[in-house]
Amino acid sequence: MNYSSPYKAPTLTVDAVIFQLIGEQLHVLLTKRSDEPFKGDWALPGGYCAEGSTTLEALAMVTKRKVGLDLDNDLNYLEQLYTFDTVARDPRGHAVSVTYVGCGRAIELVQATQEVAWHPVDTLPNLAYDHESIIHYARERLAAKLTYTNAAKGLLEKKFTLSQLQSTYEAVMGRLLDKRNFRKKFLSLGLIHETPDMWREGAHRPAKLYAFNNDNLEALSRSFD
Amino acid sequence: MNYSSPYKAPTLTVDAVIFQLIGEQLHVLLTKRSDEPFKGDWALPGGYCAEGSTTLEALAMVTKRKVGLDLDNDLNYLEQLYTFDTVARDPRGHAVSVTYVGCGRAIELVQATQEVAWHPVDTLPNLAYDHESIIHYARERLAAKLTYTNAAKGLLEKKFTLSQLQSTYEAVMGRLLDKRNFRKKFLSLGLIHETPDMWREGAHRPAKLYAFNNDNLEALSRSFD
DNA sequence: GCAAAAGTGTTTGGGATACACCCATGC
DNA sequence: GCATGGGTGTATCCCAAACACTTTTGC
Repeated sequence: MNYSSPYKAPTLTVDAVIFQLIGEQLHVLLTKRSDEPFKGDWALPGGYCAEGSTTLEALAMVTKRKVGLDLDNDLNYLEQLYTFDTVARDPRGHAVSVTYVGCGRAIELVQATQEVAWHPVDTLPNLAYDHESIIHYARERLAAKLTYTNAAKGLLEKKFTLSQLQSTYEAVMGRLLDKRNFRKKFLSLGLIHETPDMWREGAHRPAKLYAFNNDNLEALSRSFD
Repeated sequence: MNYSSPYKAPTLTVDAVIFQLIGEQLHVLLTKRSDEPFKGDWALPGGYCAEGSTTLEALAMVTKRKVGLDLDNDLNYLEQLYTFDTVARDPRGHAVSVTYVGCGRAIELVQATQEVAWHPVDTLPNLAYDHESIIHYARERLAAKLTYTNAAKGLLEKKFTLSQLQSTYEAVMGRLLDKRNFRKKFLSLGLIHETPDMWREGAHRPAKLYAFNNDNLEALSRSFD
């Protein structure tokens, strides 16, 4: 160790990529920066992590205060994504950001102190810092998770139709899936079960409602459609 | 942001889980701690990351000095693993560690300033901090990588026999594989090609030597034996 | 009756699995 | 000639992929 010069740590920050579905499109939660740098640009919700707080604790505090998001109650899934640490990513000085990816459904943001909005991930505005690449990375991670876990429950209501489930997969993966194969495959996995309830809406046949068997994140072996 | 109280960042550290094969066993590089805390225990090579260095740059400096490992030249593969940040993991105070996992072959450590040794991952000594769980996590990551990338080249010589390749997979995954299926599968993937050379050793038939087609990390779609 | 989404089966090809014997060499 | 590890083929099963029509409802 280098005992000779006084040690100074980089600034430690946390940022969250929070996804939810609006309609059939995947959206990500952004806030508008009210200060320099990148004043007026959209950015991921995030902030500082001070000594004594874990990154997750810091993130919970910061999202609560700034964007009115309650990590524990509003999200169905949250995990650490990656740590971004290039020296130049923040023009004010070296800041290392530990990022998280999570998702929820019908999230209501209360008492945000910053301007916030949900943006479709396929048409993002100009973003501050390296946040655009962080979002792309997060979306890839989520898409990968869908293929080998029951993470889709994080984006859906408790009960859902198979069509809604399929369109969730399509929204995250960004491509269309075959209806018959999807249903056959998913039912054979044994992750979900029928409920007695039906979904009635519009001038067409009602749909059976299903629910996930397990509330926790469950890992399978591999592969999807 | 909280402008009112002076911000103090946690200490930022970096740690590396470096694997290589010795014989047919997977080994991990450890150093013996010469100071408190955990004096006398084995630990992952690591150290501080100061403002102005990326975690990777800091790791390169620290491994070079302490254990004589040259990240750029001694390793065939290195990637960020996870960031560990529980407040209690270091008894001296809050230290957040960005960890990396990598591997190489026949690594020669030169001019280490600390006591270093390669330990079989299946029989680890008592480890400092949370390093035992970090190693387990790293091994799982590496095993996963083997199933969908050509990461095995990181652990092998440039030229290798199919038996050596198979025993590499077995060492990392911790289970035995079927010889005929393994060879059939691997050759059909098109990741490797025959060389004109043969491996001669001992009182038995010589083996063809193969090499990977691509020097870079290459991702496949899925699944393995 | 018509528009709109729900629901349903079969065929085909390829990869995963399981399994046992001959080959080339050094001594 | 024997011990040692290298090298090879086939049968089976399951899963992925491709593909189109009938059912139920509201209006």
